[in-house]
Amino acid sequence: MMSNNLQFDRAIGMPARAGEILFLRGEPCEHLFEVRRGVARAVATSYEGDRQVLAFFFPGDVFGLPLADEHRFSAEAVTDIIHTKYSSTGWQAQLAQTCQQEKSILNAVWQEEKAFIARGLVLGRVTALARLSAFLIALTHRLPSPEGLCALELPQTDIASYLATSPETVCRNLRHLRELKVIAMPRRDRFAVLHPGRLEMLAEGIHN
Amino acid sequence: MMSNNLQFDRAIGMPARAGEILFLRGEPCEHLFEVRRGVARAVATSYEGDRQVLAFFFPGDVFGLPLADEHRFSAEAVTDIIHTKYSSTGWQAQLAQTCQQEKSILNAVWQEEKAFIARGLVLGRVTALARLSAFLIALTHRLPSPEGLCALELPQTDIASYLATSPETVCRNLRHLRELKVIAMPRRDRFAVLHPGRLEMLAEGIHN
DNA sequence: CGACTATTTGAAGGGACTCAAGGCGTGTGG
DNA sequence: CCACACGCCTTGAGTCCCTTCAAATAGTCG
Repeated sequence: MMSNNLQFDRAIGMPARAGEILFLRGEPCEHLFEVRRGVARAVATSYEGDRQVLAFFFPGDVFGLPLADEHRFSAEAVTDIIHTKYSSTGWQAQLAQTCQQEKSILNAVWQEEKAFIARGLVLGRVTALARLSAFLIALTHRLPSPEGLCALELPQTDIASYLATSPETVCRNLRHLRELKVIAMPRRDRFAVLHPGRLEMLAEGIHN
Repeated sequence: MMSNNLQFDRAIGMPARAGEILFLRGEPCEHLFEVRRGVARAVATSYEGDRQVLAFFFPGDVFGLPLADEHRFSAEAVTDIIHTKYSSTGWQAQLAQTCQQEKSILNAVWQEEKAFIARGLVLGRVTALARLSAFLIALTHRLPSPEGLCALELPQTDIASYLATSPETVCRNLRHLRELKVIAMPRRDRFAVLHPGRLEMLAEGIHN
């Protein structure tokens, strides 16, 4: 389920360090990327230098699809990552051959689009607590949670940038969720959802 | 430039009344839609009934692409519209034949994805005034503006739902922009940008 | 160990949501 | 033609959340 069956299984995993730039907005679409390990982010930067994190990409996610000639957002490694680069021309050739029988290619396109739709849905919530709750729920649906513990290997500054809020508010609301016993964070980079139903209600803006 | 060259030029324009549902989330992707006249919207509804407008589609826009088996959002007419329906199977067949030579199909995919990215970028702004300003700028870039007058045929409730704010705030900020002489609204459903540079600064959160 | 970054906490101020009510426009029926 | 109803836009007042600024602490890397 994590795999997208792009039939590039022999491709080599390449490492990148945390913070490393994978591609910049405006560069030609020559490769598409699949995350093997770690987390990557799509970033948009305004002329004034304000940064927004548009999406996070986790293991199995494919991004940088050559839908246009140029990449429309920049991509960077959040953590140290292992990723795979595929030639866009090869991708297009395969697209032509298999898109009728196989749904996997269209699925890759859909997965990328879904990531951006998801951010809009999260940002549409009224309060920062609702946005954070919705984000944590999305994480639990996307990431494996061995023993109920989900990885949160994202700097709070990135989470804040993704949720269109300030790092202070992210920190305060995480503490608030811990105090409500809705989540637990045994370590800084791990969290467990203790009360899923309550978390969903908070995501809907219902304070109970 | 408005046209996407999908080679369905003989397709018939069909009318729909304002508010009419074009398709619902979860329905199978059997058709894709092109707006000929008027405005359509992509809508997501939560279980509690909260509605979010995810995107607006203007003449020339194609949406409802069969990236997955089911539509992932609902679509409705905002105004009375003229639209065209294309068979998804035909779309996929054409995709297989032409995606290597022609970029138009991938472009249609990109245009839809761009609409969702755009909403995220707008919602990432800090204040409601910045979000509204960014939205108006996007409208001027997307819509024709004969004599500098751009159509604003959207109910303020829809604009509010798109910008994740309240109708009252939309109204107040429109008035604020008029008082600043940054925009003019000779009619309720028309606006002209009097001071583009100032509007862009407001969109960036710079109050001058 | 020291420099740097990320996280945490506090205080103050402002913006936006909510509730409420009034005005405007349109369409319908008497 | 007018009265009325309905929906949408507009405006006001109060409350609360969040941003911002500031500072202290914790964590990380050399």
